[in-house]
Amino acid sequence: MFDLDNYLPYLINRVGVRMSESFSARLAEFGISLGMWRVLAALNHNSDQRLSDLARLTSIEVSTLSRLVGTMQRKKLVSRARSGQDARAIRVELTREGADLTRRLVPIAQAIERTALKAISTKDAALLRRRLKGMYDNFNRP
Amino acid sequence: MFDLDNYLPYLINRVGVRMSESFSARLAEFGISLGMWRVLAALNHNSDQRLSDLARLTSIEVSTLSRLVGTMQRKKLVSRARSGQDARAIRVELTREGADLTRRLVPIAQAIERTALKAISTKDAALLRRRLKGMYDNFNRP
DNA sequence: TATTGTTATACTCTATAACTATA
DNA sequence: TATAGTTATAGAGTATAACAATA
Repeated sequence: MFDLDNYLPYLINRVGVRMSESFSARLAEFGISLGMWRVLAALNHNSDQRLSDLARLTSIEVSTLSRLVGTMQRKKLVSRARSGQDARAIRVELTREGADLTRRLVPIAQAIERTALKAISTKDAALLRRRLKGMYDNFNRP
Repeated sequence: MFDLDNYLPYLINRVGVRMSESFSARLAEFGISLGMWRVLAALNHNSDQRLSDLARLTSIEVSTLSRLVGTMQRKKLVSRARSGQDARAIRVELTREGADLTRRLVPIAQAIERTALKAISTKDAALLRRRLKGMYDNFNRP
């Protein structure tokens, strides 16, 4: 038999969708999309990344990301420049405005996480994170 | 500070995307999409559902689902009929072919889950499921 | 009046491939 | 030849609203 109620991909998908809806609604007040937040968060984590690194870190497809970064550049949130080491690559960076916006969004992102983790112990939360990382690694691409 | 490496929405999103890519590639061999699998699995779980119930169970938006079910009906995987109790509602059911296809897909779905849970104990897997359900409920809609 | 489902529109994302510019 | 990124196209998703049928 197949028990949907306990099927892990199902459980992960539905919580991901719910959380995205919730977060997107908050981000809309700032005029940005969830994809843009992902780019901001990734650049806040590692400043000055190549586009392909950014794609891996955000789980956003490269061609989608190329256009998304273009939109964010027009909004003055990020800047693009050719890499010195490899003139094929593009280095993407947060602008001052992008960094400021990110700083204002972090508390909202943390509130989403707190909502998710409500009534979950620190220990269980740590286990959850480890398991989610492990699961991700199990699906590593060829 | 904001630690992306341990940010739960990030961890959930990336494993969800990876798993979806992996599963979608397998489903393509059968000529169906991940969304269609979700509909099949939901109907396998509860036969004879209203479209709005199906939308909740699959996390697929109603207007998207309406068209998706139309496509699946043309593929002879599901049938649609007006409800007896409430003539506004549509009852969606698996056809014989839809049920047969679902039966063949279940082992593939289970293989995806096994890959995800590789090297995770039964006990930890059970905890993981409980926590993911709890997180989903924390985001319940108004 | 409210609810269920369908359809239309505009926008976004994915997949794919063609293209450029470098390596 | 291969890689990094851009752009075009088609297909599928979301968001929203208008609509028909029924409650």
